[in-house]
Amino acid sequence: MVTLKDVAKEAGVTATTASRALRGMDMVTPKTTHRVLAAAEKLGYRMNISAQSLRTGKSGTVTFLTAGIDGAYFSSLAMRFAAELNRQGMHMLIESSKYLLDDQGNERDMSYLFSDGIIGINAKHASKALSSHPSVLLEDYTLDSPYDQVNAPSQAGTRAAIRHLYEKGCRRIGLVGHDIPPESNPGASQQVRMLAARHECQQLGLEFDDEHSLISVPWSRDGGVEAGHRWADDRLGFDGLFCPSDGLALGVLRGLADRGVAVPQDVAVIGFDGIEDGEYSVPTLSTIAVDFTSMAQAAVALLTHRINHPDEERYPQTVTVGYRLIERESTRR
Amino acid sequence: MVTLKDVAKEAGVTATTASRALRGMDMVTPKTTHRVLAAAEKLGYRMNISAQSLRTGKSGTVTFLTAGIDGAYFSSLAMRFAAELNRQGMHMLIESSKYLLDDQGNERDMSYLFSDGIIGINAKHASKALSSHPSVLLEDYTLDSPYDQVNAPSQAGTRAAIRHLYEKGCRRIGLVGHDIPPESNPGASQQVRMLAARHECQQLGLEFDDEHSLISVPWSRDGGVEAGHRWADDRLGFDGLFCPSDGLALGVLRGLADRGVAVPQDVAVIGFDGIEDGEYSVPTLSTIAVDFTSMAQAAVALLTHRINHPDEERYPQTVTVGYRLIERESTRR
DNA sequence: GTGAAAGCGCTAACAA
DNA sequence: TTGTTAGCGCTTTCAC
Repeated sequence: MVTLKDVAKEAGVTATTASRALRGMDMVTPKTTHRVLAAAEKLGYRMNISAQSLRTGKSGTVTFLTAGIDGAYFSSLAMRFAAELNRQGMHMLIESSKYLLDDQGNERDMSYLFSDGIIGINAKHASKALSSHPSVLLEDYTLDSPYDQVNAPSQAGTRAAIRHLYEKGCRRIGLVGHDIPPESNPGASQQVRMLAARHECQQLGLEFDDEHSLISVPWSRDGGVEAGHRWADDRLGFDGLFCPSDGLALGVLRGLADRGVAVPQDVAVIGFDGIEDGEYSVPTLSTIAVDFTSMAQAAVALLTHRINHPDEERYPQTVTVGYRLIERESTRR
Repeated sequence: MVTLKDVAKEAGVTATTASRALRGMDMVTPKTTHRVLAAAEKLGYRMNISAQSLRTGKSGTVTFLTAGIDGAYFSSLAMRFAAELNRQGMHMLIESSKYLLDDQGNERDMSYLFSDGIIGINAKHASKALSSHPSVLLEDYTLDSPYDQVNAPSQAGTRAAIRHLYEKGCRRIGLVGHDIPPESNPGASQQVRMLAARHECQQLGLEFDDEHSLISVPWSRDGGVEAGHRWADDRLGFDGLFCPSDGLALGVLRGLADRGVAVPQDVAVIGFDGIEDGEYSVPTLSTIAVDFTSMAQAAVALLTHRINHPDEERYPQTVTVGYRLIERESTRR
C-alpha cells in the first residue's frame, strides 16, 4: 500500500507538504504542488480515508437511515440523496434501522460514529443514533422536534388534490388509507394527509362522514388493490378517490381493473408523491408530484451546515418543499 | 467524546481489555466483560470506526458502485444488497460512478480506499476503483474477467421466455431493444438476452429475420412506449413480444394501451427481471423473475471471502442465479 | 513555504 | 487472563 510518506519521498518533500499539496492549500508553491501530484499519480496513491477521518473527525459520509428500505418511494428517495451528496463531494451510507436493533429490541448502533450526519426517514426508534449526530428528519411532522426537518407539502398538496377532484365534478370523495398508523409507522405523513383531506372536503361543503368516507386498508400497493376491490364489491359509490401515496393509488387502479371498473369514468383517482411509475400505468395516474430534488438539496444543505458549525445553536428548522399537480388520465374527464 | 480509554477507566481495566470485552473475545472473564459492557452503556460509548478501521485495515463497508443510479431496477437491486450486507453486519456505501469522473473524464476516486470491497454494476469505466479492491461485478458477462461475477440467468431465462410465448401460440415473435449497446452501456445483459432470444427463435423453427424481427428502441420505459406505438402504427404484425427488461415491457404495455391494442389477445408480452411493478400493471406482466435475493447473497459471499482471504489466489468465479417464469395476464390466453 | 513532532482512537504483538 | 508498548496514515500545531 502506498502511503502519503511514499508520495512525499518520491516528490522530495515531507509528508506534511505532500498532504498540503494534495489538498490544494495555496501556501504550497505551485511547483511543489505539481511535483507532489505527479508523484501521487505515478505511484497510484489513494488516500486512506480512515486515517484522515480519525485525524480530522470528519468522514465525508452521511448515513441515510430508514426503517423499511423497500419500495419505489424509498428507493427513489434514497437515490436522490445519494446523487445530491455525491454532487457535494460526500458519500452516502445506507442503513436500515431494523438491522440496528438486536434480538431484545435494543439499539446496537456503535457503528454509527463513522458518518458525519444522518438523514432519517421513519427512523424514530433509532434515537441514539439520531441524537448523537447532526441529523435531519424527512417527513416527520413532529412539532417542536429537536431536529431539522424537511417535509413534503402534505397539507397544501392534499388540499390541491381534493380540490382537483372537486373541479372534476366529484362530489362523493373517498379517502384510501387508515387513520391509526400501523405499528411500523410509515404514518406521520399519512396522518397529516388524511387529516388535510378530511378538512378540505368539509371546507368544500362535501358530505363527509368519518366512518363511511374512508376505505381503511394498509398503506401499501396491496392495500390499494384491496381498496379497489371494496369500492366495487361493497358498492361504495365514491366518484373520486384520494390516495395519500402513489403506491396506494397504483394498487387502487389495479384493484379497480380487476373488477372492470373504468377510471376515470366510473371513479376518478389521484395519488400523491409523483413517482415515475404513474406515468406509465394504465390509466396514467394524476398525482401531486413532490419536489424530491429540492428535498434532497434542502436536507443536505441543512445537514452540512450543522456538520460544519457544530457549535452554532441554531433552532431546529423545518423546510417544506413545493409540489406540482400533474393531471393525467386517472382524473381527466 | 467518550473513548475506549474512558470506558476502560470506568470499568477499572485497560483499554486493551475493554477492547477485547467489547468485541466479545472469550479470553476475557465473563465478569470483566460484564463490567466493561456496563461501563460502556453507562457512558454512552460509541466506537470510533475510523480508528478501528485505520488500525485493522478493515472498515466493514462495501461500496455499491453503479453508473446510473435511477430506476426501479437499480434501486431495488441496491436495496437488496444493503439488506444483505446489513444482515452480515456490514454497511453499504452507494456511489454513482458518474460522480467519480472529473471534468476531463479522469477517474478521481481517492475516496475509495475506505471501503473493503466493491460490488459493481455497469461500472466498467471505474477500473481504478475496481482493480484496487476486492470486487464483484454484477451482470457483466465478460469472459475471462479478472473479477468474480454474479449474473442473472440471461440465457436460460430468455430461452424460457421465448418458449413460453411459443407455447402460448405465438409464431411471429418480436424482440424489443437494440443490438448495438448505447454508449452508456447498460448493455451487456441486454446483448446476451437479445442473442439468446434470436437463437431460441431459430431453434423453434420460427421465421426470424435480423432486420424485421427487432423493434429497435432505447433500453428504457420510454423506449418501450415507443415500441408499443410502432407495433400498432407500423402494423408490425408480431403476435408475441419479448422484452429483455421489465421496464421496457411496462413501457410497451403503456404504448400499446395508447393505441387501444389488447394484451394478450392482439399480442402477448413478456418481460425480464421480475420487479414488483409487474404485479400491479394493467394487464399484469408475465416475466422471468430473477432471484435477486440469491444474487445479493452470492455476491456478498464472494466478496467477503476475498476480503477475508486477500492472499488466496482463487480464480475468478461466476455465479449464475436461478429464475422463475411467472405467467400473468400479459401472456395468459 | 516547508519541516518536525505529536497525537487522533483503536488493536496486535508481546510480556507478565 | 490482563497489561504494556507500539503504531496504523494522516493533519495540525509550532518552529524555522
